[in-house]
Amino acid sequence: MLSKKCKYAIHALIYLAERYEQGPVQIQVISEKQHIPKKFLEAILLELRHAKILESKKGKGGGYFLIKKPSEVNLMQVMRLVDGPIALLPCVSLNYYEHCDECRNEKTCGIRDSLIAVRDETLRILEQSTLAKIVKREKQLGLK
Amino acid sequence: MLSKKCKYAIHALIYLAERYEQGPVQIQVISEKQHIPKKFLEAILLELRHAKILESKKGKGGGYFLIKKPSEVNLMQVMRLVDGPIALLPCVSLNYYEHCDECRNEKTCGIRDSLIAVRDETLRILEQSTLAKIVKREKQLGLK
DNA sequence: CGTTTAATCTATTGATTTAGTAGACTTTTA
DNA sequence: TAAAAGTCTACTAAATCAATAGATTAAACG
Repeated sequence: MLSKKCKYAIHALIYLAERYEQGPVQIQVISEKQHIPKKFLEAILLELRHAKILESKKGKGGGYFLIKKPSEVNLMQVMRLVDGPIALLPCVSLNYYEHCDECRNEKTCGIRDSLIAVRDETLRILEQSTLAKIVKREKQLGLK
Repeated sequence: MLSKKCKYAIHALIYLAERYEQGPVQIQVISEKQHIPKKFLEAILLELRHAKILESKKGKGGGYFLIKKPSEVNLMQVMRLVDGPIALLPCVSLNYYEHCDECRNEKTCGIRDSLIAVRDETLRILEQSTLAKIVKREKQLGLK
């Protein structure tokens, strides 16, 4: 399951994607609108800034804003950044690979194949899920 | 990521699937062969017994054994049993559904669609991954 | 230049979950 | 009736998660 932190990150990013190229939005505002504890959100936005997804401006009129296009930010990136590996086992992770104590020899471990398949399908879907698509979808759903 | 408990459960089940219909296997033996802490394994096997996947026999010559066919036990069942929900959000979980604070209205939440797709693909693959297939695969891999 | 605004950094805390352990108890078999 | 093996209750240490507090820095504005 996604951590709360990751859910907060995604919702904050969607909020900022809806306001793409409309100037900075204060942490305070995102916090209130999306019901995210302000101090917690600060840390999350900072992380997204370090990952070059967001940029910030200090002082009056300051706040956070997207520096990547909404079509260039997807859930795969965000989840990896905030929660770490997407794979179900460290030994099938692409970005966070670790040798796995349990399966003695990786070559003959019968469960890896399945979990590699799960990983690939998951990544495929999450990579396609860009902020642009999500915002578009929300607008469509909201109109009904 | 899967918990250690879940990995232990899967490896213990594979071990028992390889010895299907060959009589009970002692906890001690599984523990040693699969490098799983004995006391921890006890609790895991008990859970699998309560779920009617395993049965046990006490006293001399006792131990644990599969009561379902290896072709009828799959990773979806085991992961759900041991680790709970497979979905990435409670509000897209089939077996552990919970209302989600973050997405104010589920109807218009733009990330649910993607996560439902991830869930469905994941379940499809895990459901196909039966103990029988895993054991077969390990034998094939081991021969090379 | 100084005040206000808003992000940044450092540190700490409480709750929950994970992983594992200890030891007494029960059942079965020989 | 003794040994073997699973069962049950309770506890604990460590890690992770979620959140908070407070001091600091940078920008804007008059």
